Amino acid sequence: MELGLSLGEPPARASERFVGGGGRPSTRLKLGFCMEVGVGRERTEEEEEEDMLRERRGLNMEAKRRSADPPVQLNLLPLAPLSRQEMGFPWAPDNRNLEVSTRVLDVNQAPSADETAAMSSSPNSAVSSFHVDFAGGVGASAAAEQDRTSSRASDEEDNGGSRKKLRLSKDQSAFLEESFKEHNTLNPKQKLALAKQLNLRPRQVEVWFQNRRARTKLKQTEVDCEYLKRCCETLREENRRLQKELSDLRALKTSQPFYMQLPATTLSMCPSCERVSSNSTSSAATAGPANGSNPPAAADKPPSNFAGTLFPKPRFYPFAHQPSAAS
DNA sequence: TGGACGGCGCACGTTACTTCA
DNA sequence: GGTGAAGTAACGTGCGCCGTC
Repeated sequence: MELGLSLGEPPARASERFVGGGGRPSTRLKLGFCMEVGVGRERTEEEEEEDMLRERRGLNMEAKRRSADPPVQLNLLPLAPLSRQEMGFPWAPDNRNLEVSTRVLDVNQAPSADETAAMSSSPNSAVSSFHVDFAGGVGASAAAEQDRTSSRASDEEDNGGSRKKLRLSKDQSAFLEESFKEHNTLNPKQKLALAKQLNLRPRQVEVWFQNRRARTKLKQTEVDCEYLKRCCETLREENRRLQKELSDLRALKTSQPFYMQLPATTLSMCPSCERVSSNSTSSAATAGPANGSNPPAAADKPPSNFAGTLFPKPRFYPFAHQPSAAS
């Protein structure tokens, strides 16, 4: 005897499977406790997926036979629901506050015709059901192992067949988004619990997180690119402004050479001794430095009358302050 | 103790499929 | 209803990390 246990919220389309869940899917998160009971030998997840593939191709008579013998779906109200901490997910909704279906089905009671039809209409019914071996149970390590094996097994079996792709429901996506906000990576335990909760395969949760990280990175790259473009534009503008200011100053210098010929005293500060000294710019402009260093280009020198006017503080011009003069 | 090896998760690029205008 | 674009689930591959031998 095999029990297919699916914890969590039914997908939007599959929400009709739940008793009383017909009509519009509620935007409010509803975590159900869905259990499928089948009679027969234990079937593996690989077989389930194979059935689904065959059913898609219309080849699986056994699957049809089985669907004619529908599993019983249970919506159970847990007696002692786990808190989100107990579940290991601080971001998981607290089960104590969950709205759950209050209708409880007897395991031994067959579903009504409506319920049967609703149950068998789920596109995820074959793919998403999470099976728990009640004889062995699913411990942490066993769960992780099952995760690995099922993941690899599904990888292997998918290699030959066509690619299965199913759309996640809005609620599933929303829950995954919430999870991603808390942790953008998952450890195996979290992955498995999340898969259980969402009625997905761990591989699907893993892939979803990988793709989500990729999307986040892509978006961040776009944002960064926009930011850098704006920075570049700002710097370009600043460069233009400075170039213009420089040309204005040069123009001013050539149009008013008067300032340059003044024997005015300029204030220069020695950075080492911080003494302000006064000297003549005319001699500094014409005569070379006493210490033999290369004289600066004329354009690099600020006009003498700018000292103390345009420049708020006395600036140090190495070419204007000779050690001999300072001493 | 260091290297070989295998398992695993992740990033990245790609493909295949779905949805929508 | 057909079609192209966009979104995204799923896949393949390479790489790094870690535990084991």
